[in-house]
Amino acid sequence: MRAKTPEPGSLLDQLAAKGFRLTSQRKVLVETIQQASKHLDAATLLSLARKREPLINRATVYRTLELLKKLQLIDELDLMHLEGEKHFYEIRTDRQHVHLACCRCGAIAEFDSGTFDRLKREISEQTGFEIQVARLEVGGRCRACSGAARSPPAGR
Amino acid sequence: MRAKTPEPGSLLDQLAAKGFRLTSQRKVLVETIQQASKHLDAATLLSLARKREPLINRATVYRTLELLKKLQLIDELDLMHLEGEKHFYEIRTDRQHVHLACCRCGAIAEFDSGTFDRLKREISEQTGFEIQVARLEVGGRCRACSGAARSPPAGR
DNA sequence: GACTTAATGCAACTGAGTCGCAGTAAAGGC
DNA sequence: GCCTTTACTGCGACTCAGTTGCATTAAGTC
Repeated sequence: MRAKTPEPGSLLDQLAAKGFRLTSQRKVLVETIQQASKHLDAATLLSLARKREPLINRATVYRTLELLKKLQLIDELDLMHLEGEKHFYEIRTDRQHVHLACCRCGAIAEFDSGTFDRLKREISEQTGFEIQVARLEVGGRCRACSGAARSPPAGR
Repeated sequence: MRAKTPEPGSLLDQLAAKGFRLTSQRKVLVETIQQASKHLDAATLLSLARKREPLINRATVYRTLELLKKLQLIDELDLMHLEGEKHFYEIRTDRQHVHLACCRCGAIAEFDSGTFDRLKREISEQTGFEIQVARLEVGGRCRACSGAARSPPAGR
């Protein structure tokens, strides 16, 4: 069984189609992002990727993220800077969603809404702005933490 | 003429009402933010503030911004990281707005829409999330740059 | 298999933001 | 107006995410 040709339409396939080399590092990084159960920051991505490709370098991670971002294959998130200034990444899907960051427990929820799409359409139509990325992040308290009003907090 | 008591309802007044000291540094910083014609980052705020209070320190700027942010008197923006990782600040107003960042010319436009408010209400109602800050940032091309398709770019 | 050059590893660097501590000056009481 | 308390500031060293220049390596092509 040969694993040379990536799945048609996959991120790796799209990279190859645009003439970028499919290095072992890029494969590992892309697959790690795809398999992640939550949003990864650069440092976490690096350490996860190193489990498969131990010699992979930090600079390569940043350069790969930069590339995927430029090609709009991934989205960069701040998640309201709840844990420092690092950025988080997720595979871009058709439907963009809102990120809800609870500043008490640190939970990140996602919210998908037609109103968000409508708002984006409204922006383009009314201002002539050609939208490439739209990032809506909300900070506050999730339902659980909102109920548990003044108990000891967990996040910063 | 005495300038001791700040305008009722002003940022300085709100600080004083909450028991925070009105130091000369805080006054200068708050006034500088209020008088700014555009969004300021910490370094720019510092250099502007130094024109009036030459010995003001960088740490004080960060601590003051932190305080104003915590009290929800200002909002922190990323402006899509068009010029590095720094943050920008603006006085919080009743009506929150969308920031449109042109990745070609670097222009920042603001967009005010009832749909944004509706979306926020929808989020709270459907998820039980108690919203404290909502930041919607859009990256792409402003009308002018969108028209001038492939001319030499200005920003990064 | 050899060639070309895109991509990587390395290591030093940048720049925003933080922190502990000693000194200073607001606010309140007299 | 002066004194006291302590919140706040300045300082300087530090942290940590992200960047860069350059020598080396390996993906894609012939």
